[in-house]
Amino acid sequence: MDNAEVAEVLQEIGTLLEIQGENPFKCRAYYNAARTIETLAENISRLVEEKRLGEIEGIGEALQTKITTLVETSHLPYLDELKASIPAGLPDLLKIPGLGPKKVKAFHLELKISSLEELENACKDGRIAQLKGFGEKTAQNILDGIEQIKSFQGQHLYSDAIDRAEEIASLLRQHPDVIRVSVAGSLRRSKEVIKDIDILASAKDSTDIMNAFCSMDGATKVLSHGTTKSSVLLEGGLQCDLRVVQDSQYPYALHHFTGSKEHNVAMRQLAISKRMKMSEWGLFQRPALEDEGDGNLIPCTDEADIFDQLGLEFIPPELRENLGEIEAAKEHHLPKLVEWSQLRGCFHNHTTETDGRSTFDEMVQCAEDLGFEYFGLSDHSRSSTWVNGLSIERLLKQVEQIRKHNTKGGDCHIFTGVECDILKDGSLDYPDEILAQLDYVVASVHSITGMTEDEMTRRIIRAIENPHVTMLGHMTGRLLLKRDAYPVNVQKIITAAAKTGTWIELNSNPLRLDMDWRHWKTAKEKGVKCVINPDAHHYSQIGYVRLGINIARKGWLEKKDVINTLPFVEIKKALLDKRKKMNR
DNA sequence: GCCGTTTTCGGCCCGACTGTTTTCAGTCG
Repeated sequence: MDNAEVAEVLQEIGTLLEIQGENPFKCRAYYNAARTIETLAENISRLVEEKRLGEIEGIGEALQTKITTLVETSHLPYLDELKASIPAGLPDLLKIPGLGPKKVKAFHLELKISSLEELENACKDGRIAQLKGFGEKTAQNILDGIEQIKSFQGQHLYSDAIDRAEEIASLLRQHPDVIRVSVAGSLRRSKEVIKDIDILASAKDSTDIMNAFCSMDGATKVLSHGTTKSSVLLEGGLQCDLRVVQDSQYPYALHHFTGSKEHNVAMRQLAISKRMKMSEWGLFQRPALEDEGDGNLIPCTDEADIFDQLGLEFIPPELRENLGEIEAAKEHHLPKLVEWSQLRGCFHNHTTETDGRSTFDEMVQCAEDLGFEYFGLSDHSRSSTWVNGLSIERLLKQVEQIRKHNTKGGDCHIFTGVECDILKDGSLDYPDEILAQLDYVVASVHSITGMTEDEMTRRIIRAIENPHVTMLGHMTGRLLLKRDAYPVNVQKIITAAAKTGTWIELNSNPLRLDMDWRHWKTAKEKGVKCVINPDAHHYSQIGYVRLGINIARKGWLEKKDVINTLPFVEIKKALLDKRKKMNR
């Protein structure tokens, strides 16, 4: 059993205990242990083997015993007992925003509710509203929540699917009958949320490949098994489709199955205008007369040939959304998209001083290992008490620690910063004279998100009008497939950021990817700089910036648009200029 | 459940918001 699996079991125990009404601190002990183990650098089975579990903070005797049993037998009787005592559908109810263990327990005790469906019915027929302590509004909120959950069903995060997809593609690549393989579909286009994994392969004969695909490890159910298309369900409910074509058809099929649908439609229209016909099977010269069949195939060896035949520059998969890419490709004006290797550092990172799980030294070491020229530390500000936000004294102490670290030299310069809460009225969480002592400030909203769009927009704009604010963190607060963005007028904020010279963050946490890629083209046109940040709470998360790069590419961003592609000397100047511009 | 120069019990994160009821419990971040 690996760390992630152990963590999952502990997490599940925590949830079940909460529903049982256990001591909240006991539940938290399980959650904390799960989080610690999930992000542990060492292999958990090794720690068990060497009897070193007790060295981990937050894992006492009881947890040591349970984890040992779990690792040694891949099984935990305690979990079985817990599960048996609670209806299987109850934990699902906790996913509804606004519902915690107490309410879920009340529904079960008072109304014998034990599934989403039963809860939905109870809301609709008025039983929830009649319950003591509940009312019409609660019932409606629950119904809205259930609706939201339903809309998220069958969708998956890009980050949850991409590794699995690459694994399957590489497995297929090893098959002797396979000629070419690629991940296609929305994954290839770097969409933040996807419905399924699409893989395309070419081969002379597909029979054996399809057999191997349908019986591979991790395929829990075969949905269809044919010679050109097969589908399986993977663990976790993700569907994976494999299409196999002749190698001569591969470029056309790859373009077709990469999509998007909207891009394909526009491409086919373009083909028609050039007396051609385009489909998943090929690009054809249209015959003079309609009844002369498909016409002659225009041979293409790869996707670039197809674009070339249509008089277009090669369009990178990320841009294929029919949002102007075809027009730009016609004029050879496509952006030269930013690349991972061009990133020189990043700014939004946490340490154990607040809610990070890696120490200052661990974070810095990882930044150096990644080859960064600079790295910014920005722990939470004092209002964020639930994550042990920094008092002024602790903040200044951290600044001192960083300055001292930098005097040692080293390849990676550490910038002093803070992730400063934007308070309800748009003011910041520290006085200006404190903020002035930092190299930079990330301003973010973390609380009181139930405002109107107007109020929230004004609040954020007021915050970025403070000359000490360098960048705006996770603009909309969304958590993909979990929580919608709070209402905010993105266009107005982009305009304000352009005016004040404030950088906008592209938060690379796989759940956030905020600001959304759909807005970056506008931001870029208005001259707003993007800063790609990992929002790392553990050193292993600094690498999230790679995902951020994918999204930046999807947002048409080039090297010049992403400020943290600047080398150290220039970024240092940019940080100073930012303040100067505002103080002018 | 964990932890301990408060050392074997008692504290562990707390302020704001929501929906309810009319003073507060539950949830969230």
